[in-house]
This record gives sequence, structure tokens and C-alpha cells, in this order.
Amino acid sequence: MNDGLPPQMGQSLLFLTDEQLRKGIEAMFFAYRGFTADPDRILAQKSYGRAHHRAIHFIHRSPGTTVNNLLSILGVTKQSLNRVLRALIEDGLVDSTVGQKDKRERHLHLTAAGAALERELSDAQRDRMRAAYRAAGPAAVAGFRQVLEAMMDEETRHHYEAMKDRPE
Amino acid sequence: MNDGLPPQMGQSLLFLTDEQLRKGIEAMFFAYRGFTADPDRILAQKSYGRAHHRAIHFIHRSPGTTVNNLLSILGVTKQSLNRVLRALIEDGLVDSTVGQKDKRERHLHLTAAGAALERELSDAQRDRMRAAYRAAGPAAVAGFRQVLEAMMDEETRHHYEAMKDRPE
DNA sequence: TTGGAATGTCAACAAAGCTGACGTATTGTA
DNA sequence: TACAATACGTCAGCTTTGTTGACATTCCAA
Repeated sequence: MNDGLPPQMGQSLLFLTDEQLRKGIEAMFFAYRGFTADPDRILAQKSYGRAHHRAIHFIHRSPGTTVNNLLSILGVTKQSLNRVLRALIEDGLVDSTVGQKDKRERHLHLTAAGAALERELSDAQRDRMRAAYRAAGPAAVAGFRQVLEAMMDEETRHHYEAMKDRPE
Repeated sequence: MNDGLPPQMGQSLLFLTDEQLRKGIEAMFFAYRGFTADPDRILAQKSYGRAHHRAIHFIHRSPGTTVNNLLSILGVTKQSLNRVLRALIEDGLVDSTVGQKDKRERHLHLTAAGAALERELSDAQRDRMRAAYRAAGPAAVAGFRQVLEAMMDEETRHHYEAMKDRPE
């Protein structure tokens, strides 16, 4: 397919042809499957799903976060998140404590059991990410992150950057 | 958090620290939301979903593909794909024709209406991908693709590579 | 000609999203 | 001090998209 570019621009802008873009789109689709495959296997055994994984991940990431904050990070409705949180709290993986300053708020923390599952899940996911990083090398990793960040919605990128450099 | 690496390896392997890996994981999660956001909006208006988009994409990509081939690319059950295909066929977006050589097979093609929707969806998705590519630059794009490819499952990568260089 | 492969269909179910409505406790404000 | 807004939880019902299992049809190939 002709990309409509003048010949002298062909080299430098080759990465913007429809064909290159389509490959990028398919790479995202296929890679995301791999990205979620390992945690999915672990979660299936415990009859949890990706939604539980995401909640656990971000509670681990931001201990003491409120329900509302988690909602805006995850981008789902409170009804949907509530279903997941209820299960995690009932199963003793998450603690919900009433806020001291504002008693309407609930602050969420992982219990020891929750932290154990978080570690199991993130170990599996990190293993694959590490293998991919190692295979591609540092320069590729920098580019990978750059493109992903540019692909996010404005508001989403704020969430991403807000928790970018928090120490563990 | 201590990454356990000797100091002299810190620089070259910094991209393999748990913190870097975690950022990569979150970047994938947030970016994938952006990646699907634009097509999702279009699909919602027409009461289709992502599953329809994927079917349309790969039928466009490989005209005449069989149901079985599509199944293995998409990685879902035939019942799940069948529900989607049935809707697309009934709505006149996809043609299903009995195979000439093997009459058990059905060969799938987009109709004119199907091709129009495919273009609308992929235009929207490409626009975002193009903006991200442009913002990040060619070197970053190469790295992006390298990491994504390394993240795929073995079998998935075969699918990805098999349709890598097909002309349009 | 018979067994297996490819396809399709029916039924039932689950995960995870959605909307809308409502209740309660708490907080901020007019 | 009343009242409005906020944070959270919950009930009910719906949708999309995935899953199993069972079963029928068609057709190729040994």
C-alpha cells in the first residue's frame, strides 16, 4: 500500500506508515495477552479475576488509599469495585478502616495474606516483564515506556505519573 | 527497596530493578486503556464490543480466513466467537462462504459495510498510535515493538509473525 | 464405510463491567 | 443549626464476553 509520503521522507517517517501502525496495534493486542497470562493462571486457581488483581496491585502500591481514589485510578464504577473489594475483605486479604480525619472515608490496606498473594502475582508478572526487558535491552525499554506513556489518556497519565516515583 | 545487585551493575541493569519492572507493568495497564478507548466509543454507539472489533480486524487482515484459524488467533472458544460472528453476519458486515476445497470450512470476508466499519475503527486507533509514535520518535518505536514481541507467548508470537509482512 | 475433523447450535453459567435508586453516616456550609 | 454535598455501601437488573458440556451435521480420508 502506498503511504503517500514523498520518497525522501520514506526512511525517517517509515515508522508512521499505516503498515507500521497496524503492526504496533497487533503487537499491543498480542503482548497484552502475554502480559496477563501468568497472573490469570494463578488467579483462576483461587477463583479470583483480573479485577481482584488490579485492586490488590494498587492497594499495595498506595497503602491506605481511599475507595474513591482507587475508583478513579481503576476507572470503573463503585458498584463494580465494591463487588471485588467485598470479596477481598471477606476473604481477609484487605483491611478497610474508617478514616480518622474524615470518618466517611475507608482506608484500604493489604493484610499479610493479601500481601502474600500480591507478591505471588507480581512475581509472576515481573518474571515475564524482566525476561522481555532483558531480551530487548535498556534502550528498547526506554522506548517502550515512552510510547506507552504517549498512548495514555491525559487523565490516566496523571494517575500514572502521580505514583511514578513513590518509594516502597 | 534493595534490588540485590552489586553496585557496579547498578547502572547497566537499572532497567531490571523491581521498581522499573513495576513501572512497566503499570504503563502497560494504563496504556492499554488508552489503546482501546477510541474504538470502544465508536463500538458502543453501534452496540458492538471489543470482541466484534477483533473479529473485524483479523478478517480484514486475512481475508478468506477460516473460523478455526480466527479461533486460534483470537484465543477464544468457538462458542464465544460464533456469537460474535453470527451478529456480524446477520448485520451484513461479514460474509461467510463455504470452502471450495474443503466444504466444511467457512471462509470469512468483510462486506462493503464491514470494511467501512473496519476503516472507521482502525482510523481511530491508528490516530492515537500515530500520535504516540510521533511523540516518541523512531528509536522509541523500535524499542516499543521489541519489548512487546518479547512479552508474547511463544505460540502467540507465531501468529503475530505469520501475519507480519503480508502486503495489503 | 466408518471414524474423526470442522462447524454450528442449545443450554447454562460466571466474571466484570454498566445504570439507576436508595440508605446511612459524616462533613461542610449557608 | 438546618441543609446540601460527599463517601461509601447495597439492591436490582442488564450487557458483553468469556467458559463447559452435550449433541447434530457435514464431509474428508483411511
